[in-house]
Amino acid sequence: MFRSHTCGKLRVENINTEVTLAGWVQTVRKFGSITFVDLRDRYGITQLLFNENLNAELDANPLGREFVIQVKGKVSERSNKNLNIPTGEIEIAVESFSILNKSITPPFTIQDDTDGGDELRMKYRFLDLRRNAVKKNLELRYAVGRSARNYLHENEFMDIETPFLIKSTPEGARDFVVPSRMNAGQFYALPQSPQTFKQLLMVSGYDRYYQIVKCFRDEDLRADRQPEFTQIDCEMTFVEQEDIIQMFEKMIRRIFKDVKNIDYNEAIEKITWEEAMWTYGNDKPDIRFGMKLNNLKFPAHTFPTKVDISATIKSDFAVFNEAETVIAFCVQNCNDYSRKQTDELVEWVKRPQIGMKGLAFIKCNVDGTFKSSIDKFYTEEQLKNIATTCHAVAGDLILILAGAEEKTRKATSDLRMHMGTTLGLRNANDFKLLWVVDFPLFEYAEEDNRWVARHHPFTSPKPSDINTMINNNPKIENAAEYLKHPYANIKANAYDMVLNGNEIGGGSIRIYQKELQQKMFAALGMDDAEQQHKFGFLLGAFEYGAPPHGGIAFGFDRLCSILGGSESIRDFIAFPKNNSGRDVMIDAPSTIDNKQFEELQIKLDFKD
RNA sequence: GGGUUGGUAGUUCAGUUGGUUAGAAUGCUGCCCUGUCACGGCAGAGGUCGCGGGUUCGAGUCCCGUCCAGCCCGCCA
Repeated sequence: MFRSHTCGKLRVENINTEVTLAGWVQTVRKFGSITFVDLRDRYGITQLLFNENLNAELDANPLGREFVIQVKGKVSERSNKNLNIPTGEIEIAVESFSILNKSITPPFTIQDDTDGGDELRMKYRFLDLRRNAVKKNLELRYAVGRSARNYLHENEFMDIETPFLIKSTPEGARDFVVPSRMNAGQFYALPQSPQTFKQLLMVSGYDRYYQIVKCFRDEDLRADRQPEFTQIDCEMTFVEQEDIIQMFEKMIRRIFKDVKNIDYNEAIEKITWEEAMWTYGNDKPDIRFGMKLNNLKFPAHTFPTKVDISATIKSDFAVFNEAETVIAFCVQNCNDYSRKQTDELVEWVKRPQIGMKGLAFIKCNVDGTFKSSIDKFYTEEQLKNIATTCHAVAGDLILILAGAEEKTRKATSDLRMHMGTTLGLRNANDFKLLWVVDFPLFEYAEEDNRWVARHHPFTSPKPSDINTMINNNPKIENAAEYLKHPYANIKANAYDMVLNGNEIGGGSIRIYQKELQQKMFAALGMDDAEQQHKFGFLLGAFEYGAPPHGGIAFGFDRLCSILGGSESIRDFIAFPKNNSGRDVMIDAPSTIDNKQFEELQIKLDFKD
């Protein structure tokens, strides 16, 4: 053995023990004839004391940062203690040492507050991983995974592996494809999720399955999106929506307890998709703060159950009159915003990413009067009405956006989040869970004038909507009025779990009858031959006693990053890819040898 | 595909209106130092200002193009 203890282990009770330690040199502090060295490993830092009789040997074998060394010596009490670290009361009086391996000077400091930038840290990720800050994130990730596994194991879930080399089905995200040498001209796809396999496992009778599994999607990246990512993928047989919700609420509460020692005992609110869009402009709202949206004018066909109150804003103001939608929300205690601050908000919504033409505001003065950017179109009485509608009181600021429905709703949602962040209402240590349910089953795809599955094609409609689906022709005769098609109102038996404005999990009760599945594929524009080609195996399996089933998948990386208080999932992945999908450490992707192309019988044909 | 911010010493950054030898901190090297733990002191080395082109007497600075990186929109069932 190279060591008797780790560098985080020794305490005052070990004084006078003879020990052997091994680790990396964090720092060398030389004081004339004595030298201090901080020795680091995964478990901590232990100070080494080299006294004067080792000077000759140190001069002959000088130590540098990140050298790997082994020391033998006696644990002794420090004369000056450092209570900032667990081992700070002791040090090792070194009797002998050996250099196991040298290191060249690292390109950045291996410290909690490193001087290295992101790019360099990624290139030398193996050094970055030595840092405490990164190590803590990977430890948190391990803890989340362990907690989930323990919970699922205790509840009879069985971990079953599914293949990575599967069949491409260009529905949904773009597939990563892998050429097959033995089947020239044919390709595997890497799974976007093990969806069909876990359903087949249900058909096989493995009634509770889970897998913490890699999934692959060839789409553009973000701070919270990687081309390969990990899901906690789960499926259950003989369940309804509420069974899944109960089971996995408990799992999340367990993870909060195990990982963060948080007793998340409060009830987790359920909100319908329509209500979420109406109230927050968003299907994954952050409900840690209010600022609920007030729809002053909206297209009734989008939210048929809501009441139009556009009379509130009746005036000569062309912008509001011509807008499809007018949405306002109230920011508490911000009526003292300066001209500069309101101008900044106007500029913020005019950025290309938001793309609004402007922003109206009403300041509710403490004396009960109003000051507004739309003063000349509205009387004091009307402004007061709008304020009342927005639940604003004296001292508040009302922000109003107007324009096309979808764009305006999204912009208002973005502005609400922006205000939440600006006002410090989005604390990374506050956690608020939410279920969003009753999503539309279909979405309208304008370019093809057809329906696409909002969740995925295996999601079943709400039981009450099954007849609507079966008894109507999915074909859209009048593109302009697609919202009047019966399919537009079919709700999915699906649910998303939202944490602090992030979708951390989503699932559905699946279709398990062959006929309904065929109807679904047909609704998505697949004829019988195409259905058979792409999903014949699934339709076939449904003929042999497929049980009712459903499931859910959690975004493991994202869940970890939120629990760790970070916006970026890269911090929680040992070897992540950069914005362009590159691994800058191993320099992948890369070209391959001509021999490999020949074996695969593939020729490149670059466009320009 | 689009928007936006950045690229200067090993590293993190500053660099004014276009004008002398491009700076600081940290790291590195050497010397000094017996209680440090962000040790301290002194000295030193270290630069293709991302790359290419242009404007100019003169470009790190202005213009055009391009590459790389970060964030966002589109996209992501």
